[in-house]
Amino acid sequence: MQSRTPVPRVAGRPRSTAADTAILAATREALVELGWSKLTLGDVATRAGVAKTTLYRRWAGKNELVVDAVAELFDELHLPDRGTLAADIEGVVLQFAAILARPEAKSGLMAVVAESVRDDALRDRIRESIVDRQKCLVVEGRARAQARGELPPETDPEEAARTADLIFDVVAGAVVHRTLVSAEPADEDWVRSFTQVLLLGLTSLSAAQSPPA
Amino acid sequence: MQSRTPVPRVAGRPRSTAADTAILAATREALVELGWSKLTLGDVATRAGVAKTTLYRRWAGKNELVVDAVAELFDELHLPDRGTLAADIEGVVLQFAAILARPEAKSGLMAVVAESVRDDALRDRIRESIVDRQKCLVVEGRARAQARGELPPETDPEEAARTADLIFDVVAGAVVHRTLVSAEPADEDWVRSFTQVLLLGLTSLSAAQSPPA
DNA sequence: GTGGTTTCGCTACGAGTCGTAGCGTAATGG
DNA sequence: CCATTACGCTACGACTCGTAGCGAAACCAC
Repeated sequence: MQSRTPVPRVAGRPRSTAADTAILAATREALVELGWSKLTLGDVATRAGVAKTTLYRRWAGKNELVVDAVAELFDELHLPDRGTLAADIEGVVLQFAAILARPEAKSGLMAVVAESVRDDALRDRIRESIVDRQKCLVVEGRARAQARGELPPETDPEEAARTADLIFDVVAGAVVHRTLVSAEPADEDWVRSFTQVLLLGLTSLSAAQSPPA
Repeated sequence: MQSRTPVPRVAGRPRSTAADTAILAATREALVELGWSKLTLGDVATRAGVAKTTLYRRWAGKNELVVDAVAELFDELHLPDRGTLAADIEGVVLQFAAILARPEAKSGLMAVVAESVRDDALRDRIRESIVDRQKCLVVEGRARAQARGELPPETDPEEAARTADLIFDVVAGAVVHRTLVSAEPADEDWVRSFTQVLLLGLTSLSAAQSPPA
């Protein structure tokens, strides 16, 4: 937790930040045109206008590179404040769906998730740079709804964490499955229906767990 | 739609069915040991005790082979009749979770789904041999619940189809996301919580759509 | 300036995989 | 017996991988 880049830490030629952005952009471009399996690091290097060795100095391989390239797509994900929990959920789910609709996200995200099954370090990298940021939105949205009085406050913090995990898996999983497996758009109508089911389930669950005295 | 294998359609040596089963089993074994990316067709051929050319005569490539190998895992998926909709859902979701917990399913399934983003024929193959069979369980389970009176009968068949698709994406997506992305087991506790939320959402939705006169 | 350090672009390399072709042999049906 | 198809085996060119070596460039401390 020290100031970021107080001085380029050590002597020597600094790494070109322009090369970083060019490489990540070239990676997304190659994902769109070629898809995951036909994407080669040599091709990405050519597109980015850098040498292949430069690429290998910064990333261990295809997996890590694509994770970073895809993670940038999720930077635009923010929790809107539309006044009601239902509207907030619809808004953030639509944002998530819009990102997943992009071909570079479709091609890259599931591929690295599949790879992460046998690579713990990769899984941690995905979790840190992509998943955890999404999960924060769930927690934040619930806190906001509780402040509004739409949801009862949590009693057991452990139970609260489990519920947040459950919601996150349901939301992210449903959108991903709709987009990639069913291969149909998660448009406004779908998101509205989905939000309705989820919200009714959650409120009914809260009512069942803490019945009115 | 003609009888299957009335007689080996044409003259010549028939294909060895033993080779088929050996190859698919070897593919799953290689998926467990090596994962998707390091699985090579030459290695699978060696494990199965067949020549590499035999493999290429039957499958166009790695994608198609793995789809068939993984599809067999879902043969054991059946809808139990436990008396209530909640119990039925819990049962089938637990079965689905058990299959997804196997390393060959984790390694293979998401990888071919990722590939199917850029390969329409592969997507159709996945849908036909894996996805559609699962979706049938949703429709069947709902029909059974309606027969029991747990769910109101459908009025609009188009709306019914949309709802079935939604349920399917929610169920399959949530289990997949829990298993692969969150990397935590979809055990009985989790399935029970998930089923509760889903079921409360669905029944509340039905009540809202067709309010009691 | 000068020296030390790190990055960069470039070329080249062995290793491994891919998908196919060719050949002789085995198993079926007419 | 003969035509036809599948099989095992070997070999092959094409491609990608990840690394090593080189000289030049960019930065810092002195």
